[in-house]
Amino acid sequence: VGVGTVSRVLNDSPRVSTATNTKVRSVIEELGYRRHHGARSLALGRSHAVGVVAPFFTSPSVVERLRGVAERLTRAGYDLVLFDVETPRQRAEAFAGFARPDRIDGLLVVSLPPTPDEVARLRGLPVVLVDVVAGGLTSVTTDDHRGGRLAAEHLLARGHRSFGFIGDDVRNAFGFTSSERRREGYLGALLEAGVPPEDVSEALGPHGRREARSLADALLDLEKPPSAIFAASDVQALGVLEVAAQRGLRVPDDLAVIGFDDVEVAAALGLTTVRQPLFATGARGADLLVAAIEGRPPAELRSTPLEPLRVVARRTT
Amino acid sequence: VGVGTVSRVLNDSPRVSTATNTKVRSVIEELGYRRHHGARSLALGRSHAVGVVAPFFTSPSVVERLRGVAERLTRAGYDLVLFDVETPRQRAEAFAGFARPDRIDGLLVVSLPPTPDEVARLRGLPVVLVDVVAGGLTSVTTDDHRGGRLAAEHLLARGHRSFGFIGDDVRNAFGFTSSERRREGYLGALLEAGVPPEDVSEALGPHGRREARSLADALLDLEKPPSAIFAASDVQALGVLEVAAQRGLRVPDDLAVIGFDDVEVAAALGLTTVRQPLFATGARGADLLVAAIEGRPPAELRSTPLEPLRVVARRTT
DNA sequence: ATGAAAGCGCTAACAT
DNA sequence: ATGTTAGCGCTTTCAT
Repeated sequence: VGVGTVSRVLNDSPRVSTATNTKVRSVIEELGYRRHHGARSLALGRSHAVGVVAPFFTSPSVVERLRGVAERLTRAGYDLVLFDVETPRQRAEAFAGFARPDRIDGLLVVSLPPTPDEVARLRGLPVVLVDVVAGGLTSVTTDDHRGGRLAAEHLLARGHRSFGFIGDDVRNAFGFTSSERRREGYLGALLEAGVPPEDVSEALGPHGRREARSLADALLDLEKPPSAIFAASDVQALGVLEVAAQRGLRVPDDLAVIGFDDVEVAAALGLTTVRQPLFATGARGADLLVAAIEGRPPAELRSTPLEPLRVVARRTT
Repeated sequence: VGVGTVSRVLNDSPRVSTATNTKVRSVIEELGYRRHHGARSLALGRSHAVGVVAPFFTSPSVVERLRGVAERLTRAGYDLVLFDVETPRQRAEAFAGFARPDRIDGLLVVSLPPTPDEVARLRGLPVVLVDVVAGGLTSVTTDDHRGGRLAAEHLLARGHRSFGFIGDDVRNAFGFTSSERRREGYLGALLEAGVPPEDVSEALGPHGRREARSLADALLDLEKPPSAIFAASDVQALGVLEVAAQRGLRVPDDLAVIGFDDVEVAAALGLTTVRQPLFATGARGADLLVAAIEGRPPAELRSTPLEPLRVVARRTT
């Protein structure tokens, strides 16, 4: 019983007789033999692992995307090696030390744009970006600009006349970009609709619920506070809602609030929000990455459209 | 320039002259050489990776634990290979195919108790359980029983006379156990305090916010509905809150609600809850696992106590 | 202090 | 169809 034959059996090679096949398999079963994953990787030159870099602290939208990623990766037979980025430094470490072809077969990055330098260093490693675009890398994004417009149109239809926006600072430490695109769509639609610029205010800052509270306070302390606020994410909308409650503002009568993402808490709170496919973009990103790793054309994957953005109207507008 | 010497340099061996050391290092730098992770693992017989099995769908408490795990694992130089369990079948797959010594150096399991059979199969692989105990494996748990008591005492102190409990079914598909321990503590404290059994009701079912709504409905449809409900997790408490709002019940006047975990949404909603260390238990679990893998004594790690459970009183009680 | 060589467990090319 | 052998890139004896 030669080692080569055993390998062939394990790899379903056609060049093996049915007799020995069953024999080998039964012995394998009997001995409880399992082939060594690492040794196989070394011989094959592929690790069968995919690196995933994601900013966990922005949960729960990132988590929802991760679920999509995990599902597809598992199905395709790849290990998911997670790198959580909570600080700018970790972001850099992820690209410098973690994103190496000898450790992983491919890299999936959520929300964090690599610098041109980092993109260059990634050469040779299949990479897919989710929720962000950079350096010509493959990426999966939703139409954030349009999402912003949808929010504006919804608020306009509700009869609002003064508008606020709360989102991530353009030059934030992590390079988050979706907030900015949503802002542009929102403001663009408002202005096109004839809303005078002085009736549109905005407050930008670091991401987070607590941080959003300060931003909301700033907006509501304005001489002409907005009657409606669009927050670039549900997490931030949550902060706005807190401030409203704290100030005794009735929602939506005194202040309307619309968020973005439609994570579970939005449904629980009755928060009106722009729903985007979270799980699906993660899944799509993973599919594209696996296709790239295995040299398959991504065409078919692109053909199935992602669920379009839409406003889910609930009780806060 | 022999290959052995390079290896020694890379491993900071003392048996290498300062001259060649610097020389080799500079050449390495110049060539941008990186040693192959997988090959190293094969030679060393260790993968430098830790498997983490977790039920993601129970977010956000699991996610918070994962952040703690990720932080420590990264710091200790281990890759975190994630296996998301969303179905009972995936749970079994995780233990059968994923938890193998050739793929990972150790396994960390969150909330999911392995069966005795699975425990047996895990022999030889360092394993640490978080939020669950099983088969004599090392585990990190908080005192759920006491947490239940704390909830009861808090409600009692608020003057309540009829009590409800909402939690996971004892025989749930994943084997979650913390809910049951919380229930026991809660009921025990209530009965000890002289609350007649007929003033204590409970509804058990699958985990989840939507599922919790049905359970809450069941309790509130009772002939003698409770004036206070303890939910075994904040996610479930959220469902109770929804039902209360839907029925026009004022919280906390008509119905008081207390949850468990103190995840971010609890703070955002003003939900009274029993706070437990989430990040810290994940971190502790990771530390213990790394210690076990590296053959270090876990004693010192155990000595620093985890933050004790406590009720965070907010606006729902 | 350094070079040479064996071996980690596997796959794949080559023989038979 | 099956056995044999040469690597995959590293660490680690064993010589020198």
